[in-house]
Amino acid sequence: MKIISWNVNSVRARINNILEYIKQDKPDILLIQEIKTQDENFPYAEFEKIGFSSNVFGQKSYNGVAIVSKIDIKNIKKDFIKDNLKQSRVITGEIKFKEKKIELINIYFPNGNPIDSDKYQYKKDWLKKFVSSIKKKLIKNPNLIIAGDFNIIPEENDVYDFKRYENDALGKLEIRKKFRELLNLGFEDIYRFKNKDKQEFTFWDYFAGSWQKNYGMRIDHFLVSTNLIEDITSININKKPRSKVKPSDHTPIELIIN
DNA sequence: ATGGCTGAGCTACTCAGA
Repeated sequence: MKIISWNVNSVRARINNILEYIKQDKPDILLIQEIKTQDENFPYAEFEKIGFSSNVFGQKSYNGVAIVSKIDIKNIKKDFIKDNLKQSRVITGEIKFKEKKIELINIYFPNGNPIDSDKYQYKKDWLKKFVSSIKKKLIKNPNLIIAGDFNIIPEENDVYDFKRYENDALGKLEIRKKFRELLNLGFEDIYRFKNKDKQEFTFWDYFAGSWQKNYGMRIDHFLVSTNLIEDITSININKKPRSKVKPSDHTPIELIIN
């Protein structure tokens, strides 16, 4: 089974790219972020036509997450944390896998820039709440997969020039510590688990030729709870969609679980 | 390089992204 995570930067602007990606790379479940639309304007029909049903937690203009899947997803929830600003950033659902019940937690963490603004405080509050919700969830279910756009550069090697991000909301130590705290609850950053020193990115800015120069960063992640590690076959960052015409600034990461 | 480029909402321009 192939589960992918992708910040699509508007599902409506990206629909053709997404359909093309599905046709080519055949994911079973898509965890998408930044859909930038309300539920009623989500392109349900386009996905239905190719056999995918959608569970959507939308928002006008900004944010928004969805689970688009060929497989039946049970127990969809949109209240994983209490968001002070009522932004749509987490959608969860359950799948049956062997004898395990896996909970998929699809997330779009706040960006947090600039760091001297209330946006940064919102990110910190948000992360704190998220970590504490995961801690509780893990007691009830040891089979968790957290995937999405974390807006966190885990380590210095995860960005083309760390110096430029050490005082940024994506790279500040206190934010990276929060990421480690999450891992320490009992997760592996599965890309890093499978690739010890390799440098690959999941995001490249639109401007200044960042893609062409490979000025990128790794901020989209799959965190897999300890109990599921042995079931993970592979993790892959698929750069193809970022090279297309009218791309998202993020590219998909693909998890295979068998 | 606190910019430049893209998308939404709207229809000129701001907000947000990372």
